[in-house]
Amino acid sequence: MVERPRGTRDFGVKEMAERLALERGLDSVANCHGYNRVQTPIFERLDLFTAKSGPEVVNQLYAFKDRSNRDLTLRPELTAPVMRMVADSMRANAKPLRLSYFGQCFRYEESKKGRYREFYQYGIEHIGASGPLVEAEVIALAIRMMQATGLQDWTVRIGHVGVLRRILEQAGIDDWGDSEDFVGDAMRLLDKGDYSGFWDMFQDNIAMDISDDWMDLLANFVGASGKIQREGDPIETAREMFQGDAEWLKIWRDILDDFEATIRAVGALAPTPPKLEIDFTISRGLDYYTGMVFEFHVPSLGGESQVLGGGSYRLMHLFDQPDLDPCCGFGLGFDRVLLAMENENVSIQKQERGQIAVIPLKDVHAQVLPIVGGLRDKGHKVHLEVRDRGLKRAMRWANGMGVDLVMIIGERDIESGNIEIKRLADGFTAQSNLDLESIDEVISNLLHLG
RNA sequence: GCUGUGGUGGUGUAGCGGUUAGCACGAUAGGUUGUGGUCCUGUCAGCCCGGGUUCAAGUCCCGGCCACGGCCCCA
Repeated sequence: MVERPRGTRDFGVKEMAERLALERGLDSVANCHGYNRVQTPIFERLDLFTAKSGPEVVNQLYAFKDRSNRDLTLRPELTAPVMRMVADSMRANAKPLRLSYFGQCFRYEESKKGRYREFYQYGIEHIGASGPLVEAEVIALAIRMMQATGLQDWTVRIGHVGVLRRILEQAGIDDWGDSEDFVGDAMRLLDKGDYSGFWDMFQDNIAMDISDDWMDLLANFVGASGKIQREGDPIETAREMFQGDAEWLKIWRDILDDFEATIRAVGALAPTPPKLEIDFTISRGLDYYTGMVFEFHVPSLGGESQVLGGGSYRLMHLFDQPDLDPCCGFGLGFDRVLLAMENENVSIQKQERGQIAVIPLKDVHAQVLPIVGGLRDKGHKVHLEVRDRGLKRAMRWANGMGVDLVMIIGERDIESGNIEIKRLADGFTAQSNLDLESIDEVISNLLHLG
């Protein structure tokens, strides 16, 4: 027996039905917001991802060389490929572009529940426009998608890396050294919620001329960010927090005004999520985010609770299209959403059309097969008994398949031109002429009146 | 990368040094020839892999693989 590679999964019929239903559900929400699906290759040139995320990502990639010694890799994410495609072949399209995508991605890392080496991501990108309305549209779409899953227990956290970065830079953190990325370190620590690590960083560098005033402001700011018990409106708190020269203050207030406008517009565009936090310590650990960032969490998932994340970013400049920056988008962890739906026992299965089993007795295929084909043409779900076995067995099979109706056709029926169609749920049997139209009508009646 | 737990037919499980490795569900064939779900009978099918200890190993030990969990990480 050959085993499945580690971190991969098979999806059986039942599981696939759930997955398809979710995919379609998400598609339908995306469509309502003006988004359309695109698809990119499952492998790409390696440098697409090293350009985006740095050379060290190779360690987590399924990278390989092809026969011409080209460096390729299975895609670890979908944003960069979509950006690449836009720069490649969608330059003439009217902007902004609203694109959605779905597919598997690959990362070479330890697999566990909610974290696989082959995983599925659904995402959207809004390209070629920016501002509070764009961001609000994107967040609103994310909220509606989560709502469409039927999940009850989830949290939206919205932050702004521009705000965070500006505060840290104003505090003079970037003056501490030239080789080290103190701002980045500080952001990561805050993002992790490692406040003691954050403050240790200050203690260690106390000689670096950070004024007591700034220390107090930072303490205040972190406190206002939602992770620590806070009072009042975090945006308002941030707005009034700093004094400074007029020019800097204006920029600061403009950013916060825009951010506030985004939040307001989200409230107008989308239903209120179960829980919403404004939190300026979110940084998502990615360098290319430049403005608003957000994450959706499902607490019941435990350690791997983030199911959706995104924000405003600059990547198009990597493809010589800087005028399209910043863009805004998010990725949704398809597998994790499914896990959460399983946990909460919700489902977006739409009602299946009734299924019909057709059981030919003896050799009547010449007469039966055209009817089977005809019924399928009309959209019925038809299971044909392909084995030559006794009627009793065939009935058991039909029952086991879970079909709604059974149609038995033998020589007797061919001769009389009259057949019986039985509804398994209650045993009710209806007569029909042996012609497609008549059968179609009887079947429809039986299914609807069931 | 570190660490914890576990792996018995397709599924769920019992057995914890010597058993024909038990049970249930399942699949399949019958219970006499054109009507299912119940019932009865037969059949199919299992100790994750490799070493070691022992007269004897699903059962104990070591390694690997896989799964699940806790840290780390998560472009």
